[in-house]
Amino acid sequence: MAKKRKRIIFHIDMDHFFTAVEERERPEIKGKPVVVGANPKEGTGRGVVSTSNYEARKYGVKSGIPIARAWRLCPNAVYLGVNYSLYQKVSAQIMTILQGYADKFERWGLDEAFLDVTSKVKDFKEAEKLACDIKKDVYKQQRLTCSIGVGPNKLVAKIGSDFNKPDGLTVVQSEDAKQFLDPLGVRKLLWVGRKTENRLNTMGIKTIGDLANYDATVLAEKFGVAGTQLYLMAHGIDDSDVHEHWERKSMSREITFEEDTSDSSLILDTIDALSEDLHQELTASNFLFKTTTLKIRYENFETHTHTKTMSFFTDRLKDIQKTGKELAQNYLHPNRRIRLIGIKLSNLFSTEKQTRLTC
DNA sequence: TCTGGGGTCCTAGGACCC
DNA sequence: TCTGGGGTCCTAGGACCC
Repeated sequence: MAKKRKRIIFHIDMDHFFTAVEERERPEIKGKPVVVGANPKEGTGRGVVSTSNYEARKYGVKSGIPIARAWRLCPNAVYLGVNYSLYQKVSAQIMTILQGYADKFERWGLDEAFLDVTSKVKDFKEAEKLACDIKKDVYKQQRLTCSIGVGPNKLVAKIGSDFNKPDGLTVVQSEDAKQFLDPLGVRKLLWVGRKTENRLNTMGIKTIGDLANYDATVLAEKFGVAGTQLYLMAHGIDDSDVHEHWERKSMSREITFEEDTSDSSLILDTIDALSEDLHQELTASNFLFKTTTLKIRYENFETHTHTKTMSFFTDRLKDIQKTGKELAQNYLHPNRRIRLIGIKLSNLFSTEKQTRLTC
């Protein structure tokens, strides 16, 4: 049997994408701290920072922090709402450029992508040259910079793209992967968030090197399947493929009220509105659904979901609205104020695909 | 630190079927 | 009606990603 060629994978991450696009569209804000996210309302706004540029990051304004806090940290920044459709349009153009360079291509959100370029280059030297070409091409066509990680798998490539930002390029060959990963914090690993990081830290595991030296059996015992995965990742092992085809599993809409409310007619009207929005997307993308999930978040952030699966597939608006309101009944209390309400449709069935199959 | 909105995947218990 | 084991589907909650 022919030996399988070692893969060469790129991870491409657009630099502070939302604010970068805004800066490109509005030259007058270039060089100023820019924050894209919820309306700060002079420090009383709800919601969080979606993206901030590097000038704003100097003040501690980074993704995910409450917008009110961002305002306190940097009141002089340019605050902009999230212009999602613009970013989607630019994203699509960028993805088209990137796709042209790859054997296999996988989009990751609006501003990241994995490329399998194994057949396009003969070694890491050529891969580095190709990555440079891609960066130049993206900048030439879009006036936007990106950071690229080149590695033997998705894991190393992803960590690589984050290693030197913005406008960076990091190449890590298999034989150097261990040395590259060992000193990094465990949080850099994919799927290690705040909770897992804390658990690992209390076990005395701070760096990826610590994790690699830990007893694999104990990790499996404590974290189940994820523990084995953690151990393999710490050793730079990741056999996962660059997935070309992505199938949508759910679609959802949710909204945080400007003010917490126990007004049931407002809540039910909101369910109607969210349903209409969902219904539009559902029919536009030719899906039927079977399962509806209602999400409620009370003012104290306590969050509940309630699900109902129907015995048939449907795309009727009234099915979404009726089920949504039915599921909400248990949560409507005159003395409990609600912060957020959301609806999710899952168990999707694509009628488009079905048509193709029967042709 | 008073915490958005759009997703995916995993776990664990229970129902139900053979 | 004491009652095994495997498989699948459903539900609620949670961790994580961008």
